[in-house]
Amino acid sequence: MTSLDSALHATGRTATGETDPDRRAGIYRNAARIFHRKGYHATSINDIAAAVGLTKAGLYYYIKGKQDLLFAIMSFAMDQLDAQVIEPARREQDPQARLETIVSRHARLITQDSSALTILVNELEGLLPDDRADIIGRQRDYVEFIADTLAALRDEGKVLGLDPTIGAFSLVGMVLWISRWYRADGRLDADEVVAEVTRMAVSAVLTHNEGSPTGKENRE
Amino acid sequence: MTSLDSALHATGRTATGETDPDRRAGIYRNAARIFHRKGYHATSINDIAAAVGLTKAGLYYYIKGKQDLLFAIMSFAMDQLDAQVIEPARREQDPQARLETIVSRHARLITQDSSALTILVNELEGLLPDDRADIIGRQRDYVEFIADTLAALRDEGKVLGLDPTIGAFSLVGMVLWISRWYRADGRLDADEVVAEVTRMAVSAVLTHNEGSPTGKENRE
DNA sequence: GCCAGTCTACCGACCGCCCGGTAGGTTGGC
DNA sequence: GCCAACCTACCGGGCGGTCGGTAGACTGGC
Repeated sequence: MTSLDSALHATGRTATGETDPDRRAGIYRNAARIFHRKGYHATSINDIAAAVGLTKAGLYYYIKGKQDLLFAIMSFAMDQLDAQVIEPARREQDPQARLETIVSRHARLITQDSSALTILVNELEGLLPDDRADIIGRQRDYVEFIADTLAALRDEGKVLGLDPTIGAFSLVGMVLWISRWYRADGRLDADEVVAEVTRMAVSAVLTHNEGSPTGKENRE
Repeated sequence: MTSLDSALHATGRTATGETDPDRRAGIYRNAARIFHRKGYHATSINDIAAAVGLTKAGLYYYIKGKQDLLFAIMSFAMDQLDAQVIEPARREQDPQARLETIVSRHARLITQDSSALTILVNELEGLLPDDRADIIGRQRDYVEFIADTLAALRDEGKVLGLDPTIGAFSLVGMVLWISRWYRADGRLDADEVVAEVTRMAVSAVLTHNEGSPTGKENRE
């Protein structure tokens, strides 16, 4: 049950009592889609209301405000990243396997639905300071998690002389950029893109004058 | 076109000679800075006017409108990319040297001043359709140039099984992302970042069971 | 040496529009 | 009858952009 509605607990409830969770999920999903396409500031509350078949006032029955909507979407995306990328990766003991898990799972998420994940990185400026601090903190944790993984690879001798921070940022940039060029109806299919990007990411950081002795080398 | 900006190149000459080119350059520079920091839509004409010590009406003596301002900045960034990255790379005959030139020069530009180059990729939806088509076309040419370079490397046998398009996009993403995390006053200095990112980019695409036979290996 | 005319470089005031958000209903299913 | 689920109507404000004006520097004619 992956719905944007799960992010609702972050902003609390609206007016009174129980509201239809499906309806609310649809609102968040549509808002994410439109924010993604036009950008947060260029999107009006009316745009979102129209997309879900409501008037502006009707929409406000479900949401607290535009900025809360944005924060809820970004929190949801961050939750997605935690659950689908970070946690699975954390369960991998081997650093290289962990790195591959991070990149391939993150890339996979983006090919599936990039809206919320892209908003997460592009619309930080639209948040209130406290909310922004929250999201930026979680993003920083993610990058540090990757940097730690690269540091572990370095300690294993599989990486030579690479600054883990630069490495982590670079890999993140590579993966996030997918949302800019990947189209589900394009020439390349998602599996291929995920595999290729993962391969590039691993190649980019590994020391490359030996074969990989990991036993985790089942590609190519 | 008229506003395609003799103003931004302004170290001296103006095509028409009607207005002070220094003043105009300052306006574009400030606008780029603020667009970069707050985003195009979140920036008001008043913000820019205030930053250059003018009223809104005074500012309109120099500019045609907000969207023209954006287009001029993005055209300038694209010109910069052409002159500082693409042209120098085109003069390199060896594909690997060419790739290294592209990545390192692009990365270098971003560490020097990322405003215009970042706006170039983040604010496309703020443009009028014709302007957007213009910029997107030039950006596509850039990516194709990189893809062609990767294809040439593949023909040399230095790259195995990599899709040139995915490779090109991934490298671009890696480089562009620098503007998000690099700070001139941070722990890492520009030389280090440029060198490291270039090294990662090359590693990411090269087949990695041999040393580089290019004779172009003058790092580390 | 002076003044009329001209031009650049601005400003205060204003316009119409649309924005996020709200007050106060109305409706329909239980 | 109640309450979730909407609506119409409206508000203050900020937006991009325009208009009419003007201070002051710079000409050229006499």
